[in-house]
Amino acid sequence: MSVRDWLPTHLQAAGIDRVLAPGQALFRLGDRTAGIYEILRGQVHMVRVDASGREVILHVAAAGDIFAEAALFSPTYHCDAITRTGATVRLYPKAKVLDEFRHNPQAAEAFMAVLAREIMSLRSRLEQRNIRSARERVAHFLAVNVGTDGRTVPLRGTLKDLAAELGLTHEALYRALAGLASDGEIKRLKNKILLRNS
Amino acid sequence: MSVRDWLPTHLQAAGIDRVLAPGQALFRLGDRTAGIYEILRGQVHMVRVDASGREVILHVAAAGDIFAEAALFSPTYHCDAITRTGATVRLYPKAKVLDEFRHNPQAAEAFMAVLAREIMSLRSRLEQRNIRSARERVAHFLAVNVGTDGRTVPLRGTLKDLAAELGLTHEALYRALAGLASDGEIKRLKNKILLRNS
DNA sequence: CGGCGTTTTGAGAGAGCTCAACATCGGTGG
DNA sequence: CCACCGATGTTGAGCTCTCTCAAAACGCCG
Repeated sequence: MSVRDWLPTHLQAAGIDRVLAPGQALFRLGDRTAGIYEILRGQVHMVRVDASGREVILHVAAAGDIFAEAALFSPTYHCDAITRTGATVRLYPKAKVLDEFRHNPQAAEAFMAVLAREIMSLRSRLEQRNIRSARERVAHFLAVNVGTDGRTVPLRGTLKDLAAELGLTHEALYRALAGLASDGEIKRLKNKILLRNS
Repeated sequence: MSVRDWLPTHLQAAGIDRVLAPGQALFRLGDRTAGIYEILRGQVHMVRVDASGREVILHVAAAGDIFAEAALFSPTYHCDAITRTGATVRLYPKAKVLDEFRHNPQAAEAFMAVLAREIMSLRSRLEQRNIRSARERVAHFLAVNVGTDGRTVPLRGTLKDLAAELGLTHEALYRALAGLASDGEIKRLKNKILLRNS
């Protein structure tokens, strides 16, 4: 779900791009909130530093993601946002976004819908992590992400990316896929997986 | 964050209670959406049945939770909601809620804030699950849930409940806590944990 | 006191992680 | 066209850590 699908056009135009060098902070805990961000390139880590000085990762946002939504409803940020890889982000200023929502109920509703869907997706991924077995976890992913035809699961990135999303090492994912395939439960094609359990 | 904290009073009054027997379905995939639900008692499982007939758990909502938020923005439900234990739920009718949001931007904003905070919390819990080590995972939980004083972590339910939330067996959690305590990193008190890393 | 659920500790096994080696694919440049 | 290179994909072997099963101590409440 891209910003282009739900954010009103003139708000999209209000986006302010910013290029971050590796290691640079986008914002720090306690900073006044500027708005919500879209990542165009790279990764941004949301981290909090605990009492003993260690970094606690709250979230890693990647290209295409929206993050810091809660900043709209808080005067200050509650964590640091740092990029290790370097990144390009686009800021949608808080005042303009909130003003739009206040005067355009349709826009507000569209945003609520995006948030609600994100929650659904996150809850499902969290439930997935309750499954220990690599094979069963992969099966859960396939069942949840199957297309409307009930048989094909599109694969977006690399298998290594998928392994990270599933919370598995890439080796474990390869073995699980190989096992499912050799048992005839799936068929692997380029950029998609075909379910064979009828 | 209870419904009482953000839902307008007259909408709270519009809530319709419903008692579900064990095994009873609240709604099924494809049903017309009625609204959002609050759980007063028991648990409700959101499940999807895959092509081979197995149930795929998408989420387990417990007492106090709000669920099916996305129903507000969809004509039909996208999964089944079933209770195994029996449950009491309260329905806030879709039409009334949406109508309120359209005419009361403050209410809409409050709902967006609730959704945004839920997303933050879910992302953080998901990141937590990326940590393999029981001890480190517990440390992550403590760091994220530390109070404003930076030293005490309140414990809501039993340790068994906490173990489930952390995705650990209760034995693993006990051992991790015992290890942290014996190393002087934490001090265990009744219903709270004191961090000692200065 | 007796019963039940939580908390705690012990021992063993299994599954995924780690480390390692190799194959494969796509792009680059000579 | 082919050699090279890096990243992805794949398979193997051993190890560690959590899970599982088991048993006992503890606290709470009727």
